[in-house]
Amino acid sequence: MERFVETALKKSEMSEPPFRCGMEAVLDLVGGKWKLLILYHVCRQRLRFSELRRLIGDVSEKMLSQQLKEMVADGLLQRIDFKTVPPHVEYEATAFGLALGRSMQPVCEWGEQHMEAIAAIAEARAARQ
Amino acid sequence: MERFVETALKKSEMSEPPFRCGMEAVLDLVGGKWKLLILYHVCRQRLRFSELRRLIGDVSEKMLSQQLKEMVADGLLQRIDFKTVPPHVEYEATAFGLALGRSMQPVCEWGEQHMEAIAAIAEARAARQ
DNA sequence: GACTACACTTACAAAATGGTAAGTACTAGA
DNA sequence: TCTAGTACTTACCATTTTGTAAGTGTAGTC
Repeated sequence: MERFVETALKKSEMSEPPFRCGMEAVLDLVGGKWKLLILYHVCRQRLRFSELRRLIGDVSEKMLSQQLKEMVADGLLQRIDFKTVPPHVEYEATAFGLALGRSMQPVCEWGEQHMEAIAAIAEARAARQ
Repeated sequence: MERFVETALKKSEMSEPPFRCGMEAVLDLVGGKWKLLILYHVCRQRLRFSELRRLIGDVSEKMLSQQLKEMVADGLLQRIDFKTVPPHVEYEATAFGLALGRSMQPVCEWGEQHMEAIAAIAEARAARQ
């Protein structure tokens, strides 16, 4: 098949059904390594940049800043700038982000309930490699 | 600080609290690009390798095989080999995997309900870059 | 006067992730 | 005989993601 035909096919595929199921759509929005975690924390309370950084623990400032920027642009979070010096900024979930966060509630609970098992699985996985 | 002190500190940090919240634990388990999608499909019905590949659409065989192997080893899925030639293999969710999958139900539903909005957001994001 | 904290940004490097194409061993169907 | 399909694996390379370290400007604290 020629290249331009392939391209056209791909385009028509993209413009009609962007996602095959709800999960794909959600993953597009919060599929990164940190976004779900950020959303989780911000849904519980408004947070400053440095508070978020401490809560998550091992994100670099670069990553946090990058992901926050995207999440604000995507309408999941709101950035509240107090315009002071030194700077004071808070992040809050929008209604949209909050709804997603709430739908994650059962997942979080499952994770908490099985935390020990998951820790054991993670150890076994590490030992495998 | 000397290196061996750092190492010891890291180890003690690791052995006590592996995860700070349920979400971190879940992400450890299904944090890859495809695992949630695989879990979603397999929770709905037993699936053969090629069926899964067709359902997801743009995974390569390599990735699918890799992720399936990990998910089986992690106890999320069960691999059922019919030991025929040509090969016939099916994947089924374990009770553990099924429970996680079920906790994802609200997330999927939210994704389906907001699919159009998310598609628009994705377009806007692409246009930004 | 040095230090810390705030919320970032930038350049560069490393690591993880992903894709492509080929190959395996065998069979059923055209 | 040729092709397609089954469920993968492997080697190689490209891309994407992530981390590290340093820097920015200001102000309050020791």
